[in-house]
Amino acid sequence: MNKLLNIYKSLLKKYGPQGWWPLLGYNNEKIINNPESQKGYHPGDYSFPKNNRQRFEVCTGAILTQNTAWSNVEKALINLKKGNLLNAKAINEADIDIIKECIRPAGYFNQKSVYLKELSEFFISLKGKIPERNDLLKVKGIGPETADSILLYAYNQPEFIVDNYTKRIFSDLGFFKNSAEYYEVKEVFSGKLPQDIVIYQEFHALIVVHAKINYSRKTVRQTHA
DNA sequence: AACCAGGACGTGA
DNA sequence: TCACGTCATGGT
Repeated sequence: MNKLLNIYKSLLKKYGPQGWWPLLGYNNEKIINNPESQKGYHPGDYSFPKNNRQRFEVCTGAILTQNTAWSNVEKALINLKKGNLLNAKAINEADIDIIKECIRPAGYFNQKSVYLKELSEFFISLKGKIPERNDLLKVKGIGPETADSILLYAYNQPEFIVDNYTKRIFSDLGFFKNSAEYYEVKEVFSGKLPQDIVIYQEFHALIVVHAKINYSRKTVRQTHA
């Protein structure tokens, strides 16, 4: 009866739990020297992040992955970690040119280096508290989707994430108009799904994974051509 | 060799 | 408010 929940269940059955958000060195700290060995996903384990350091890593990744392939973000995160820069205090104090060099593979490094500076200052000001969504949105570089990514994956708050894939797929399925804006789409999901962190986390990951496999822009154009 | 990726900001109308 | 240009690297 619940269409969205049924779609979620079939995606989960098809692809399995995705183990988002990936964290460097989750299984093996040697990931730093061997990026191909272990991508940091932790399927079925929802006990992350385990500490403030991993929380900040999620926030950093959320900014770096804006309009950017995760494979490129991973390179940037590894560079930061190698330079002992994958924590708020270090980024806050570091020369911005050093940060630019580390995150270069993730693209937009001039903008994102500023965003990471802003993020680290905000993160420090939190002093371990859970951020308010409105305060996150005041940070330059954090928009609606990034704010929800941070809240859902770094702080386990029940905020459904709406990305372009979500809009494309579910507007085609008739859940809302393709012109629907962020909060309209978000309300459809959070209104019809149980307020379950696991479902929110897995559903978003599953949508991305499913879309990457058979719902790319090319596929859409071919379908509509 | 174009095209796209787990968006957000700045600008002008 | 709204549509559009800009940002940048690495995969196909």
